[in-house]
Amino acid sequence: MLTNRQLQILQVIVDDFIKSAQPVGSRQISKKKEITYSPATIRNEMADLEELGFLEKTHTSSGRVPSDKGYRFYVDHLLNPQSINPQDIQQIQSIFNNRIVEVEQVIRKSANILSELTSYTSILLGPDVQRHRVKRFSIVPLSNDTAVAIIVTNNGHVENRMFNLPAGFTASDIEKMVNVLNERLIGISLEEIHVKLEAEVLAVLQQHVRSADDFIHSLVAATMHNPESKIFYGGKTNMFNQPEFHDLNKVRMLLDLMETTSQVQSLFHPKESGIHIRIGSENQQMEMENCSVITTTYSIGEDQQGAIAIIGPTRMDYKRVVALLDVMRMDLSNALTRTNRSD
Amino acid sequence: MLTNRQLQILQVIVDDFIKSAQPVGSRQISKKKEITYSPATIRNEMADLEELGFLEKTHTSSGRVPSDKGYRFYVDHLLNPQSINPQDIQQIQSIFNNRIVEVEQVIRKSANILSELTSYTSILLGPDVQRHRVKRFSIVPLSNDTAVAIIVTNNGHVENRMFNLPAGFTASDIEKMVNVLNERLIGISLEEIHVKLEAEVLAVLQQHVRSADDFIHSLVAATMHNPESKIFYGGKTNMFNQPEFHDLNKVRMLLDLMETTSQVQSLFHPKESGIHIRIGSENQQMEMENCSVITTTYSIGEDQQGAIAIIGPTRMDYKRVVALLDVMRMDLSNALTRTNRSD
DNA sequence: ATTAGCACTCTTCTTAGTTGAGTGCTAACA
DNA sequence: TGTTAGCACTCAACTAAGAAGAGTGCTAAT
Repeated sequence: MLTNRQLQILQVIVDDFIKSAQPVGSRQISKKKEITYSPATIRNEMADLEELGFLEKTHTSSGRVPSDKGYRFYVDHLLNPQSINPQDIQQIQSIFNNRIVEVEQVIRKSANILSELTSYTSILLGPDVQRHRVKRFSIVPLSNDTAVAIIVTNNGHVENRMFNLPAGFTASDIEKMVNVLNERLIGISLEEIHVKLEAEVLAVLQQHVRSADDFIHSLVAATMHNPESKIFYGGKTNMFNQPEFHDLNKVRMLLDLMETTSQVQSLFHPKESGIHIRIGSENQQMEMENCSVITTTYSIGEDQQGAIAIIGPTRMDYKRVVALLDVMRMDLSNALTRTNRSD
Repeated sequence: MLTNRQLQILQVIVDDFIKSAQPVGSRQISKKKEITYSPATIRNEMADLEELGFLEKTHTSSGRVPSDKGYRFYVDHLLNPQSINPQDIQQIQSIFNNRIVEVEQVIRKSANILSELTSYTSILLGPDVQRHRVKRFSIVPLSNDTAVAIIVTNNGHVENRMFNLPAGFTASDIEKMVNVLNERLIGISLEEIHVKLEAEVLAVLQQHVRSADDFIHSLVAATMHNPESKIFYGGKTNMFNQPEFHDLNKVRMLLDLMETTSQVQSLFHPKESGIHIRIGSENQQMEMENCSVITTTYSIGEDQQGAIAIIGPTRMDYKRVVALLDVMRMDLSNALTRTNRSD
């Protein structure tokens, strides 16, 4: 168990290092007004804190730097909540000023503002399209053998995919198809569609239309690889500002990681509510060993959910980011649930 | 007018510098087997070439480096066409192996392969959606006051936009609307839609439905800012490989530029056919003063056009990139015109 | 329990010297 | 007259040595 003095010193070191990015020395600490001990005392305490794994040295005679464990402790126990600047709040709310109908626009804007306010990189996950429900299904033929299938969901999202028509398929065949499909698919979530198609719908259609087999298979193939949640980025190059990323290789690896959808998606799991912080080596990806990721979720409509991630150096301004995310998630949720009530 | 010997020396210098990225000295040149003159002679010629503006020195006693003007001359007069490696051709053609219906997939793949083969950054512009023609127009109501408008084009592209319904608008109102709109809009290109809407369609509708005004205005607002051609990137971080981009600031500016849609679009103007090369300071953007851009176009269907750009350092392997783009544009055009015949 | 004092460590910055690749110019040569 | 060998000179890049400064750990005094 840490003594009060150790807590205080740890806090000062982390706070200071977050600001300055320079190893913190005993003399520097003792000059703070809330500190009443001499440098020598502080050195002793620091030696203890280092032994406990909360601090590290960059070389034998340098000042101290928080370890991942140190940040973890700081985040868990020393993070007295910060209130944010009214100007910043106003800037966040400016996203919602003009009455907007497009969810996508709002999220895009949010990503930009978040990266601007934090000076880190933000990633926003749009609603999980998989869980939208079919509102209307339609098919538009383009030529003799191709057509485009369109699914409108209850939230106004539109999915479309081209597919091949079986030979000799007529316009009236298509019409019959669409009618049956609409009867059977409305209200079904997108992730269930191809199951439903292959099981139930196929049987029904086979009685009405020839080549139903081919048609359905073609359709299933087209809807097979499911739409993923859209990803929006803000401030992709903000990390260039951070001294810890003055190394081209690190930056490159991070940027490449952000181009890889699967990697980005994996930043968000598990998608629980509340604010989650992963620090340095707590991340699975080794490209992220110098990064911290703060994630949270927001709601879209009644049952949809999106997610937010802020990526910065482990020397991140946790206080501020957590506070900002708190405001952002509330405002976003409110705005998107208000404008986007479904049915 | 340059002498033959000067031409030869200029060519050797550019070729060598493209390979090595190191200033080329007279001794080094004289060792090439195609060169029969002594270093001293070469030095004299180089001094002349420098005076003419084709070469530069990085410092008083360094070897020579091609200037932008030097590259320009090289590109215009010394670029004997190169044939590319069968393996590379095969890799390009692998894009089209599996029978694909989705244009977008093909383009995305092409971007990746191009960046891989060149080790530069590739940008591909999808078809100019503006010039697609309306195949079907439909409206799906979502709630009492919102609906989504959907336009399917002759190429199977789908545009959709949410918009507000006037108060008290009924399902049968919408049906009437859609009928009229389909009568009037089919065959119109997307860029003409809102003109057509406001002029012709509005007049017709006012006779049939109340609140037609509000409706049309809402619709116009939604379709107002026109869809831009989709942009696909390949190898965004490839420039990290080039020694000229070992400077964080340059890389950052370039990456930021590539996030700005308008800037990227402007790389492609004027969108003429053939292969165009812009070298260093020939680019408008000053972020690109160390870059060269090679652009070309490809066709999609009968009357659609897309564009390709390769961005690299001015010390780019022009020969190879030009050759690759030649193959790529042909193959892409063929593939997309074959699979995508409209109507 | 705290702190002043001190020897020691390590980074960072500066300075000076060395090496090597390259140049321009002059004079000799074919 | 065009070509080339020779030579003095320049500059970047590397190395080594020294000084400054911030910081530490330890010991002994308070």
